[in-house]
Amino acid sequence: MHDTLVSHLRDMIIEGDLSPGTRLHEGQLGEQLGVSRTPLREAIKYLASEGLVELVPSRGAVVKRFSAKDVHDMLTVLRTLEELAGKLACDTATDAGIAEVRALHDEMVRRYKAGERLQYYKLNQQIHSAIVLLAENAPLADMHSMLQTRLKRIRFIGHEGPEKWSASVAEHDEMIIALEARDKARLSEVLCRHLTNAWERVRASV
Amino acid sequence: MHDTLVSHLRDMIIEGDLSPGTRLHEGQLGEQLGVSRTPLREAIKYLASEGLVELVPSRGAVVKRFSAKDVHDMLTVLRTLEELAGKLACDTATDAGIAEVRALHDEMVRRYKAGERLQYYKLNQQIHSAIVLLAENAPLADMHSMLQTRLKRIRFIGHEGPEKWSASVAEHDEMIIALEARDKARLSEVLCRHLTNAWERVRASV
DNA sequence: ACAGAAAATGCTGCATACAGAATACAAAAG
DNA sequence: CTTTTGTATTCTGTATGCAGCATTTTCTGT
Repeated sequence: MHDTLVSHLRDMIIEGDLSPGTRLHEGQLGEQLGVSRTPLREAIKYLASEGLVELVPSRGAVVKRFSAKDVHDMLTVLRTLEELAGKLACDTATDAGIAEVRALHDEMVRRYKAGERLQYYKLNQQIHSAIVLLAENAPLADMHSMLQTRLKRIRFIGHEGPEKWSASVAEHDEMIIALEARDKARLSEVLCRHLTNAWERVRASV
Repeated sequence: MHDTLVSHLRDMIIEGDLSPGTRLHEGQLGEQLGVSRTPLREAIKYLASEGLVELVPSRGAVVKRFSAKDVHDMLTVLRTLEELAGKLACDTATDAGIAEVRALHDEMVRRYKAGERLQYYKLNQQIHSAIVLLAENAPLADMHSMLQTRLKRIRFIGHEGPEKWSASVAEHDEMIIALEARDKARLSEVLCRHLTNAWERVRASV
């Protein structure tokens, strides 16, 4: 149950049901979710350690608010982590693993052409996560997923224009090609560029 | 109180009072620390998100056990993060900030010459943290401190020989010089080498 | 004597109850 | 009219009680 509760709260924060700065009322929120305060408190503490909420002593928890610098800083770290993941993945990944990423990529391109923004967005995230998983480095995956979770909220809000969108797809194309060639240098270079551009794309909305 | 409890448990895990694989008995441990189960449970959940303990459904929490690969993986990520921190710090750090690191470094060398291993070790960690802080990137500092905390337990156990010790000090010397020169490339190169060697140094003890 | 099953013990997980602290509101004084 | 102080309400923080599950031990049957 703990896991489901944590996931539920995470989703509520990411999807904006709990907007930044909102105080997490234990009584009210617990009743709303149909659980007692005890497990709810534990879940909140967990999320606090993940950096999604902030604990204010004797005043409870509030949904953390991110400044533009925070987002930039997160993307900087994310970029570095993904560059590393890319390099490692070129060595450690199995052909089957790479094929799976390719499948995700093709599916994503289909969604892009169909204009299904939400599905595209989710597959996009999945691809990045998948590449990190190919590196077979658990701590790396942990850190990456933490940052990605924190950023999800931002990207959910940030609605990029179509011209930026196509550029992003083009970069993804390069990525998958570099990965299939197991070209470390090229893959990490593309990832670096991709995430540097990602900042430009979301910049306006923060 | 929450913070002090979390810190206390962290220290107990790092210092080996709670060795890997140990089950965290809520009743017993709570009585030992003089607190009730409720705040203790919350602290444990917090530490679970930090990756120090593992939650087993309906069987409580156990202190996480790290394999040699885990340690290697952590050091790989740590290396990447510190390389990034070094590069950023060369740009963002104030002269006063660099001077503080220099002071820590000099103090560390004194402790090294005096053979005070524990103090040396703590200052060593402090220096790495200080450099990361100079980068003024909160998420980066978060990730770094998490990994460093997880590794503390290992390094606490790993007693390196004196010949490796002096090599480490020499690398630190290079580090501080590169930092004072604000030489990005050199600093990140030294940090990379330093942490690659760190793996060799602790390799035997895991 | 050994194996299987059932009961008992001990632990986690959840709910609830109680105490302390902070805040908001109201009333009185300057 | 504004400010300050006192009180009441609400929410956090902690403790305790109860139910469910896992493990271990014991009892019974072969």
